Amino acid sequence: MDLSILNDRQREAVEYAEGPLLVLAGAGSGKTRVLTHRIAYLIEHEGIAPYNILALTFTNKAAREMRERVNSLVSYGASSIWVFTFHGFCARLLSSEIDKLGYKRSYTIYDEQEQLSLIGKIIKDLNINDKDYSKRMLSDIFSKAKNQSLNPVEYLELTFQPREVREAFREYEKRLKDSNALDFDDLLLFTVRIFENFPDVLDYYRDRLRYILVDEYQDTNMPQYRIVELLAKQHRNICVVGDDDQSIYGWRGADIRNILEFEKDFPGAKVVRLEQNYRSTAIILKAANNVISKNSGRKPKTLWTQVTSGPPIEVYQASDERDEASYICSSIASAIRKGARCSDFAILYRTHSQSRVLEMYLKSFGLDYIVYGGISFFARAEVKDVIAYLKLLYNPADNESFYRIINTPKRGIGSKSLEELSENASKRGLPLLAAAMDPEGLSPALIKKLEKLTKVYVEIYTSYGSLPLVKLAERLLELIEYDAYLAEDKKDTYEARKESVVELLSYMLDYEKDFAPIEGDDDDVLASFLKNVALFSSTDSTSAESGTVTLMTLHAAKGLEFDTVFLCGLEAGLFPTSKSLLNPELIEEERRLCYVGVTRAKRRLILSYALRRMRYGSTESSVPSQFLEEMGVMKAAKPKEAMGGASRPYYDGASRAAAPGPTAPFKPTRTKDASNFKTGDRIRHRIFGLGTVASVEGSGSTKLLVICFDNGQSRKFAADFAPITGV
DNA sequence: ACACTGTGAGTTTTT
DNA sequence: CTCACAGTGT
Repeated sequence: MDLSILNDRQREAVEYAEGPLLVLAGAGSGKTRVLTHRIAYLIEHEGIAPYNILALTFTNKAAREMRERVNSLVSYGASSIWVFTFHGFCARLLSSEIDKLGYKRSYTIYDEQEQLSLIGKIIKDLNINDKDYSKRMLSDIFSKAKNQSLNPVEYLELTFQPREVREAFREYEKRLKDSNALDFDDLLLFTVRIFENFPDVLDYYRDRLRYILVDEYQDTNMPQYRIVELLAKQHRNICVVGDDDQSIYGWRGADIRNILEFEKDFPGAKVVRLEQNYRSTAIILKAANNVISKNSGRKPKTLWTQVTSGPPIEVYQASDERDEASYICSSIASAIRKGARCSDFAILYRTHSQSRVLEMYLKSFGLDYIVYGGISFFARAEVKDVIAYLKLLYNPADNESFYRIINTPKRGIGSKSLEELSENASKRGLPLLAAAMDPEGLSPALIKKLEKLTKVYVEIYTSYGSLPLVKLAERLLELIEYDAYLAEDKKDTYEARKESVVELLSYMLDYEKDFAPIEGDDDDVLASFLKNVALFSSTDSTSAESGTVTLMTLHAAKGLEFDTVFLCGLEAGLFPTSKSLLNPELIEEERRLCYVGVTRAKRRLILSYALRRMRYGSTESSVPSQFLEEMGVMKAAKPKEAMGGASRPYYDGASRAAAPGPTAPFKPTRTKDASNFKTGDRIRHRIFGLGTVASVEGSGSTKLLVICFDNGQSRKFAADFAPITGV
C-alpha cells in the first residue's frame, strides 16, 4: 500500500484511524481512493482484523468496486471484510435474526412491481376511490412514512393523512406480514427494530463491526442513519464520507441533515475537507460551482483544480429532440474520427424516456452504446414468472407470487375463482397456496382447476433440497409446460422470451457455481439467489463495457466520470422537473443533480436543450432550463425571447474564438428508396464506408438493416435514419 | 368465466 | 407510447 499517491488531506483522512471522522469530499476529490486506502491502512498498518470492518454503500456497483479496489490493496483477508449495500447488509442480518420479530427466516423481498400490485388489490378491496389515490401515490406515502421516521403509523397521524390512507397502510402491512414478505423499506426498519429491542444481537454486531465506513453519507435516510448510529455509538470508530452538494435522493427519504449534523451526533468528530478536484478542468468546475452556489445551507467548500486549460463548454439549441440526438451523435462521430473512443462519452438525461430517441440515432450512426437502467433483465415477464414459482417454493406464504403464477400458464382461473379461493383462505387463516393444496370447503370445479398447480408443487417439493438450483428450475419449467405456454400464448415474442429463460438458467448456473455460504449465514442457494435477485438493481445489470457510449440518468451517473459528457434536455419542466418548479427545496435538489451531472465531465461538457419536444404523443414547445443561466453558460433570455425560443446559446466567452460552431445538424433523409434496401445490396455508409446489406429485420419505421462492411465488421442500423446510400 | 380488443388516462429519479 | 379497465366475443 502506497500512501504517497495521496494528497495531504486525503492522507489525513486515511490515517485518522480511531474516533468519528467526517470526510467532506467534493466531486472528483478522490473519495473512493480515501475509503479504500483507509480500509487497507486499518488492516496493514493498524493491525485491525479484516472481519472487524464494515463498509456500507448505496449501490451494488459501488460495493463491488470497493471490494475490488480493496482487494488489490491489501495483502490478506480482503474477502472477510464486510462490504455491503445498506439493503444487502440488512437482508443478510435479517435472514438470521428476523424470527425475533415473528417472521419466518424464509422471508421474501417484494420489489416495486409487487408492492404496487399489492397496493392495487388493497385499493380495490377497501373501496378506495382510485381517482383520489393511485397505487403510486399510496406507495409514495407509505415509503415516505417508513423512510422518514422509525414509526410509520405515528408519522401518518402526525402528517394528518386521512383515515382511508391510514387504513390502507395498516392493511398493506398486514398483508405483507401474512405473506412473510418485506418491502425494501422494511429491510432497514426491521434491522433497526432488531437492534433496538434485542441488545444481545446489537452487542454481537457492535463487537464484530468495530470499524465502520459509510459511503455517500448525504444520502442516508432515517433508518439508515439509525443503523449506523446504533452500531457505532459505542466504539465510535465511524468514518462517513459524503458531499452535501450531491444529495439527490431526498425524494426517497434521504435526509441531508444527517451529514450536516454529523458533528453534533458524534461530538469531537474530526472533519476533513477534500477540495482538490482531480477530475475536471477549471472551466467545468467554474460552471459547477456557479450552479451549486445558488443553493442555501451548504457546507462551505470550494473545489479547485490544477488543470486550467481545456475546451470551452458548448451549448446546443436543438429544434427538437431528434435534432438534439443527431447533434450529439455527430459530435461523437466526429470526435471518434479524430481518435476518441466510444467509452469516452456519456449521455446523461433526467428521465429514462429520453433515451429512446438517442438510441435510435446512435444506432443509425453505427455507434455502440449501452443504456443503464431502463427495463432490467429481471423485470421481464418470463423471468419474473419463473422466479415467482421459485419464490413461492421457498416461501409458500408469498401470496403475491401466488397471484402471479396461478394462471400462468393459463389454467382457467380468473377473478371469480380467485375470489372464492382467497375467501376460503382468509377464513381458514391460510396462505393461498396452502388453501389450494388442502382444498377443504372449495367447490369441486375449483378444486379441479387448482389440481394442475397443486400437482406441480407436490412434485417440486420433493426435489427441493435434493436438486441443484438449475436442475430444480428446469424440472419446474417441465412440470408447468412453460415452453408450450410461451409457444402458444406468446407466439410473436416466443424466441426472445425463450432466450430470456435460457439466460436466466445460465445466470443461475453461474450463481450456483460461485455460491459459497458465508459464515453465520445459514441460507441455502435458493434463498441467497432470491435475495440477490430482489436487491439487484437495473443499473447493476450491465457491467461497464469498454468501447461503448454510456447512456444513463443523472442519478445513475453519480460516482462515475467520463472524458466527454453530454447533458441533454435542459428544459424547464423536464430538468428541473415540472414537479419541482414551485418548491424551492425540490429545485435545490434538482440543482444538486445538475451539479452532479456537470462534475461527471473530465474535459468536455456539452449542454443541450430542445425548443420543441415530444411528450406523450404530442409535441410541446419548451423553454431553456434556468440552470443554463445559473451555470453562466448562457445569457439571460429576455422574456419575449424565451417564448419565441430565440435566445442564443453561446460558447464560453473566455475562449470564444477557439470554439467551433455547432456542426450542421444531421437531418435524417428519407430518400425514396432509403428503406427499400434488400439483402445483398451494396451500400455506402457516411461513416463506415462501403458494405453489403446482410439482412433486413422488421418493417416500417422499425426496419433494421444489418450491414457487413468491407473491413469485416457488421453493424445494425435503423433503415429510415442511417446515413446510407446505394452504390 | 376468460380472453381479447379498443378507449382513456398518466409518466422522475431507485435500493 | 404504455398501462388499466370496460365492453364484447367465445
